[in-house]
Amino acid sequence: MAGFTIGKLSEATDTKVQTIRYYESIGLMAPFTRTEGGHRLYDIDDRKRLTFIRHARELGFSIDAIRELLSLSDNPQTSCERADDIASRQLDEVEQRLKRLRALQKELKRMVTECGHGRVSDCRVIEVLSDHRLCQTSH
Amino acid sequence: MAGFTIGKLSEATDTKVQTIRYYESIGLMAPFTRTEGGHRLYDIDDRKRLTFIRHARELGFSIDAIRELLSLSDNPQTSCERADDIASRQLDEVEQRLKRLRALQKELKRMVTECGHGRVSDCRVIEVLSDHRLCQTSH
DNA sequence: GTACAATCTCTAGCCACTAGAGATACAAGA
DNA sequence: TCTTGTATCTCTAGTGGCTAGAGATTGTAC
Repeated sequence: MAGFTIGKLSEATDTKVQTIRYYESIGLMAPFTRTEGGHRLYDIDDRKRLTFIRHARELGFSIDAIRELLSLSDNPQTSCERADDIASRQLDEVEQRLKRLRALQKELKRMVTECGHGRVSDCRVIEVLSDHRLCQTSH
Repeated sequence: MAGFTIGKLSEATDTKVQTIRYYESIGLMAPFTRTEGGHRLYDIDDRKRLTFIRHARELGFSIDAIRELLSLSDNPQTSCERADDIASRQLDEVEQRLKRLRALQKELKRMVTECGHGRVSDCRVIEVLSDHRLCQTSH
């Protein structure tokens, strides 16, 4: 019945104490209760909620998307169409980012391998960065 | 000899006017000169410099890295070892990001395809987000 | 000369935290 | 019970890289 202190919750979910308090300040999650002295006490449901939040953040969801997902998961009898929609849009975004990053990787690789370890005046790194047309991929 | 106004430079480099002034405020680039009335005037070298900056930002370099790259390109007789090093570290980071993003993509794809378009209580999106163990990739 | 667009400086806001100051509460050992 | 030391409290400000807006001034085309 004692529940978790913020420190224990922090450890259990690998989330900084400050971040937990930040989530509280923006209304994402509040502690189950407080001690007489004012220390936060969390229960297992709080822990689940925070795990949900952290996991969604790791998957790249914005706080706003998470807020919506949380309200969906709080009302499990509603249609999941909305949740599916949010995840789909997230997937789209991730795929866009992947595309861009692959182009960057290619360019950086080329820059590094072509650098002859000589003087900056011959250095492809500087050269490519000075002139977009030298890129072989669009980004 | 008239040079570019900030608006022309903005158009030419696809950079917002505010962003150009921001770069000036952090010491990345200053205008060639000013009009009597105080309007900024840029020359072709300023344009090159801004193109360099924007290109590097697109490639994911931090402002600090760019600051260093700029000082290297301002002194082309120095060794490019340092520039190569910066680019290599950037490549490492990009590859880390790629790895993570690919895992996320996989997870999101699975979440979306497995969503049966029914009720939230059966929804994989919510389920996966509630329980990390349901993920098939580490991220 | 006048209208209107462009630019000026300055301040504040965005996201998602993160860090620190200074005060208070709690847990373990003497 | 008292003390010591760690954990927590609130509050404010900073991070990076911009972006937006207010209100004043300048530049330009007719």
